[in-house]
Amino acid sequence: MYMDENSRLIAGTESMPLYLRVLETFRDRLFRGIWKPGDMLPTENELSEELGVSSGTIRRAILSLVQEGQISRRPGKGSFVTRISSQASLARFFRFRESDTGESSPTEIRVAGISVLPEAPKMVAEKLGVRRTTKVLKVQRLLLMAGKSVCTYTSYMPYNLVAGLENTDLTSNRLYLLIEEATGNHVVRAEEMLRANIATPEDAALLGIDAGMPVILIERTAYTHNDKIIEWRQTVGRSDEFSYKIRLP
Amino acid sequence: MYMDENSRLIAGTESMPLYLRVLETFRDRLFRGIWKPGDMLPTENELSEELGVSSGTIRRAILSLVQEGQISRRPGKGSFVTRISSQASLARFFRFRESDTGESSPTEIRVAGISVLPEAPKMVAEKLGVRRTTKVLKVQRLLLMAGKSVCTYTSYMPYNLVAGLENTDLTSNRLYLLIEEATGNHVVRAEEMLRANIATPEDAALLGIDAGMPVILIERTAYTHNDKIIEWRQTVGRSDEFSYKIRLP
DNA sequence: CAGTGGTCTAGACCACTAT
DNA sequence: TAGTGGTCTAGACCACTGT
Repeated sequence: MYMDENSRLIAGTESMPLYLRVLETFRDRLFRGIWKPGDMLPTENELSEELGVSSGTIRRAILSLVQEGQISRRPGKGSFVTRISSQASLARFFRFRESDTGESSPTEIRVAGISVLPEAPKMVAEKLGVRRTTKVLKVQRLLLMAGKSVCTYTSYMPYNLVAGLENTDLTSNRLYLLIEEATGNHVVRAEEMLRANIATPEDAALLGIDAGMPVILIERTAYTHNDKIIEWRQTVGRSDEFSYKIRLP
Repeated sequence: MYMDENSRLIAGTESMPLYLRVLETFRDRLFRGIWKPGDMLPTENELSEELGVSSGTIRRAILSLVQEGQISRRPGKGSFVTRISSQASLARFFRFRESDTGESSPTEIRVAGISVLPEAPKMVAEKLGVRRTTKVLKVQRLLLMAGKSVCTYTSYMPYNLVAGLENTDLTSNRLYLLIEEATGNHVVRAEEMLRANIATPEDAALLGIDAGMPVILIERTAYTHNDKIIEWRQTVGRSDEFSYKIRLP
C-alpha cells in the first residue's frame, strides 16, 4: 500500500503517529461543524476506506473522543456526536446535599427574568467578545430543589445567535437544546471557572439567604463552532446546599 | 486453547469481558498493595503468560489504569505504579492568579505548627474513622506565592501510621513522599470536597486578609492500602488568589 | 545488543439493532 | 438478514533505554 498524496488527513500532522493524525482530522470536522451534535458518524469501515487507514486505527481515534465525551457509541447503531448537556457541568462533580432520607430531591427551573438589552454592558461585551453596541439577550433563572432555591443562573447571549429564544419556554435545564431548536446553532463546548464569594443583596433575595453569606460563583463561557462565544453565564450557589467533590488521582 | 480453571484472574468476574477481568485483577493488586507506588509492573509478555491472555488484552487493561493516572508507562523502561503527587490536586484544576507579567511565581511552603495530640478531637476522630483515644499528629502549613500567603493546610494523621514524621523537615509540598520515606506507608488515593466559606479570625490572620472575606475550603481524605485513612486535611484558600477552572465536556 | 513499550494491520467471532 | 460496534488474538515493525 502506498502513501496517498491526496490524503484527506489534515495537513501539518505528517510527523505524528497515524492514529493521532486521524484524531486531529476528526477534531477538525467537529470544530468546523461538519459533524454536528446529534449526527451519526460514518461507520468504521467507511472511515477506514475514506482515509486509507485500518479500522483498528479509526477505532482508536474514535475511542479517544469517546473518552473526552465528544462522541458516544451505541452497539448495533453507530457513533454519534454528543450533545453537551447541563449534566456535563455541575452534576458531574457537584453533589447537592441529599435530604434527610438520603433520597435525591426533584429539581425545578423557574424563569426570573428575560430581556433583550439594546446595548451590551461593558463587562458582558468583554466576556462575549462583542462590541458594546451589540444587542444581547439576558435570561435569569433559578434552580429549586424540593422547593428551595439552590442557585441562580444569569445568562447573556449575543442576540443574533439566539434570536427568537426569548419567545420560548425556558423552564428547562436543557437550554442548549432549546437554542438548537430555535436557531439551529449548536453549543459545542464550554469552560467554567469557580470562585468563592459573598452573597450580594440581589443574590441573597433570590436565594432566600442573608446578604454576606458565603456563595459559590461559577462563570461559564460556552462556544459554538469555530470558537465563537454563544453564552456567558454566572451561576451563584448556596454553599450550604451544594459542594464540589472529586477523587484523585 | 482451553479455559484455565486455576486462572489467576480474580473470582466473581467470570461473566465480564476478558479485558475487564484483567483490569479488576490489576486493581485488586494495587488495592492490596502487592503493587506499591513506585514499583515496576511485570512486562506485558510476563503478564500475558501469567494470566493466559494475549498481550493486546493486557495492554488494554493497563492503558485504562494509565488513563486513570494509576499507572505510568515509560517507553523502553517499563510500567510503574504512580506516586500520588500534590500536583494531582489543586494544580490540576486550579489556576493561581498569574502575576502582572503573566509569569507563574515561585512557591514556598512554611510550617506553622506541628504537634502530637494525645487525644483526637471529636471531629477529627470522626473524619479519620478512629477512636477519640487515638494519638494524632497535627501539622499546619502555609503556601506562599511570591512571598504572599495563598492558602493554609491543616493535616491530621493517625500517629501510628506516620510515627516519626514530626521529626522531619516538612518544608516541602510532597508530604506523601515524606510519609513514605519516614514510615514506609504509601498514600494510594484521596478524595476532595470543596465549599465556599467565610474566613475565621484564625484563617484571616494566617492568610493576611480580613475576617469575613470569602475563602475556598477544601476537605481532603487520603487513603493507604485497603482503604485505611491516613490523612484528613483542610485547605483554606484566598478566593481572590486562586480559582478553579474546567473545560467541558 | 536485548528488552521495553508504541504503532499498525488483518481478521475471526460475538452481541445488539434494525427491517 | 445485514449492518453496527465490542472483544480478542497474532504478529510485524519501530523507537527508546539500558548494558
